[in-house]
Amino acid sequence: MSRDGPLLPPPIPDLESELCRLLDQIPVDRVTTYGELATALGDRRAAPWVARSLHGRPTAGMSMLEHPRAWSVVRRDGSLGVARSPEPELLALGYPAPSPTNWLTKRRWAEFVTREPLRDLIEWQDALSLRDDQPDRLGAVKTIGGLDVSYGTNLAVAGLSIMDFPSGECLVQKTIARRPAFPYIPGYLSFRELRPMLEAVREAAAMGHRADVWLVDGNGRLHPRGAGIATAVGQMLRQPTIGVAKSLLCGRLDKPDAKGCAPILDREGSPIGMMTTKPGRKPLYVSVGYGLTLSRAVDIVHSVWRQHRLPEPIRIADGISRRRARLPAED
DNA sequence: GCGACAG
DNA sequence: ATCTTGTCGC
Ligand SMILES: [Mg+2]
Repeated sequence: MSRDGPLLPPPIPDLESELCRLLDQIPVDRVTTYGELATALGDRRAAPWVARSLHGRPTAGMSMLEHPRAWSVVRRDGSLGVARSPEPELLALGYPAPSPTNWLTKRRWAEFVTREPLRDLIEWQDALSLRDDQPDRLGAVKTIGGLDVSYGTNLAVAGLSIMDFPSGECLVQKTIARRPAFPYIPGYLSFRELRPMLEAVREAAAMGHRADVWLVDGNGRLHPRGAGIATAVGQMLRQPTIGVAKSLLCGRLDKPDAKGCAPILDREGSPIGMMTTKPGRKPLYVSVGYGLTLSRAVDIVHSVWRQHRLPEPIRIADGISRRRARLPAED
């Protein structure tokens, strides 16, 4: 009996059809809010995604969800977004008299029957969560990998690089293209990018290429549930990983040291990451993914952080994945 | 109740 | 993340 926790990615729910099943339930003379729909999906933090899906600008990579009840969703204060004028169906229900807020109070409905699919994903992350400091299962580092994902129209391209250390020679470059299976929602990045990353790693491994430690574009322990994508990659591979993010997802900055580096603390005051910086460079947010200590992670990032914004293995992965994602023939 | 929000 | 040209500055 294994007590090592899950080693497989979870089943990925089709969030768009889950959202449609919720919209189907709204009585014809009632309306709901983006936040209520997100809550019914399992996490109110998905509200911006709901809003973009129903009424967002048709940007590249994101299709607008066409549903006959899309008009039945408004903001929690009763207002509509910018660039949205009241649909005929809303006007037929008297919107917005006497005021949007007042009108919403009378029409609001949220008695959804739902499995809350995001809750399953939360549970999966909770099972991976790094409650304690990781033991250092990393010996001498001879190779450092980088993982990133770029996007085109209905296309996700994972990029992988492996650099020899300390020479800096790039030993491996690989990309794989897939269909995006899940949207970007803060806190749920792993369900969008984990699969492509793992498949790239496995293809490289099948050709005899491996890395001692992987730098993952995103966070590890620096995550609302202590289990970002770097943790997911590390736990699935049972290999040391480091999360490297370009902006802060959560946590609060402690006092910076003389070099401008600052620990990142959770609500209890425990360190969950480190903001690192170099003169004239935007900071990076480093966290443990799996299998090493935070100070070791920071040392490794600094050892491959040269003149560019990103540490070299991730910069290469970013470059090759982006180039392929923009290739017209890939559509 | 408000705001914050990796890629 | 992506859509997008030139431009300001080390
Ligand atoms: Mg990325």
